[in-house]
Amino acid sequence: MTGLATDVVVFTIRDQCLRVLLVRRSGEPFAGRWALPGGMVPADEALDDCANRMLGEKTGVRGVYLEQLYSFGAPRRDPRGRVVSVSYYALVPPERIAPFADGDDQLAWMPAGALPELAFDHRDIVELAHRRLAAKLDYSNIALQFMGERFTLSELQSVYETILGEPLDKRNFRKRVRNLPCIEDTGEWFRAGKHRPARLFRVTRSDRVEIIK
Amino acid sequence: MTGLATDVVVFTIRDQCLRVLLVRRSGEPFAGRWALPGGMVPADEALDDCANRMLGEKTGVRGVYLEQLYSFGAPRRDPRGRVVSVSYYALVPPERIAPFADGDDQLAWMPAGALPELAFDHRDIVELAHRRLAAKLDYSNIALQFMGERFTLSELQSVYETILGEPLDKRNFRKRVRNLPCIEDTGEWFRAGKHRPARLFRVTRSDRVEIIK
DNA sequence: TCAAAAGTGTTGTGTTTACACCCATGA
DNA sequence: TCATGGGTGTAAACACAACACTTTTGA
Repeated sequence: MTGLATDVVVFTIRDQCLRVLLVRRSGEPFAGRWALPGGMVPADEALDDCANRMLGEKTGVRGVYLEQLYSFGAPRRDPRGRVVSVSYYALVPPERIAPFADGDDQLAWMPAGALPELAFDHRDIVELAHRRLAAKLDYSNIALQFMGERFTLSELQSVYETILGEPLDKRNFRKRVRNLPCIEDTGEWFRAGKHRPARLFRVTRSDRVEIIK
Repeated sequence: MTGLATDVVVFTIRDQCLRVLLVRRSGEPFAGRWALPGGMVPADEALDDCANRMLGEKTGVRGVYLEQLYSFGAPRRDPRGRVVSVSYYALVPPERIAPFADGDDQLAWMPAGALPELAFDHRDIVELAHRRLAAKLDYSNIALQFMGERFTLSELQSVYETILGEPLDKRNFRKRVRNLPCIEDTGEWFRAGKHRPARLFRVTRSDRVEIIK
């Protein structure tokens, strides 16, 4: 008989940096190492529900974008015995993240591009999730999942650039994105710093992820 | 503790029809119903290896394209208890399929578009696999996995049309496909019927699936 | 000579890229 | 008035879609 777990790559963006939520392991194996939030799937829980629950327990967040990624099942990936991990990835707008309890050094949001050594095969899982996310930027509106209630186009562009790791042309970006039916101008302005205010946009109706083009 | 299975959607194309390999179940549950080839994953076997083995046992074929599809884990998907299925799909050129033993009515290649009622949630699995395959036609050279040693462009076009379920423009199709670096003209001709012979092409070097465009 | 499938180019339309300057604001 | 990021349009290159006739063969 084999064990079944889910592990969740929870992404957010902060300081122009794509970050992944990590949990420090207290027990063996890999005690003290950083790992993805996850755990065994109870016999009566659906996989999606389990992943959602893991996410909620660590972040306090519910209802964000969550998608199954891949199942990892190398026989020795867990030194204790056979455990298959059904991995997921989730996208959380930074506003929705509760600050950690003071002095909690068991949880951290680490840059996806500069992770410490992780437990199990969790680095592979993060890399796969990052590639999937980057690929989806091209043909879906998935990036909107990182945006809060209202946002400026520069903020949105910064999200794209952060995930893709490359700069985009401002005019072309705005042309593309302003034609999306799923975002609309609120008519409001965002003032910040000593420069011209920026228009605020919002995601219309369904903030569902859709294939575009 | 939960059970772990793999199920494989084995596709081929025959008679201008996308077909799926089905196995008639002998035991409960769903005795007598058609189901995908699959079974429990032994504790010491990698998921990919297991899927490959299932494929080999039913078709005698090895080394064909095989990709993990999705993991299905609804708690009641198997009436006996919790069984998570890690599903795969495979593509087999029709030439490589051994004919079934005479009178074997336990195996069948059924049209993907007209399946009988299947055991478990296998219909969902087939539908997802079909959608994934159709999507990949657009941005990869995956269709070449159905082709034999040598093939004509008309045959290749027919594969596309069969999977997509719609006709394609002959000239545009040939323009696109002849520019692919992964296929080359053999210089040979294929004569069939009372009409002009067709050029034979082959897949060059790596017959690996690649993202194009 | 006929039927059947193989083969072949051009034109228009829309999409994508490259690119540089003015605007509104607060200090 | 200066520094800062916000905001805007156009032209060239390219990709994609539509479209019809000629060629080779075997019967």
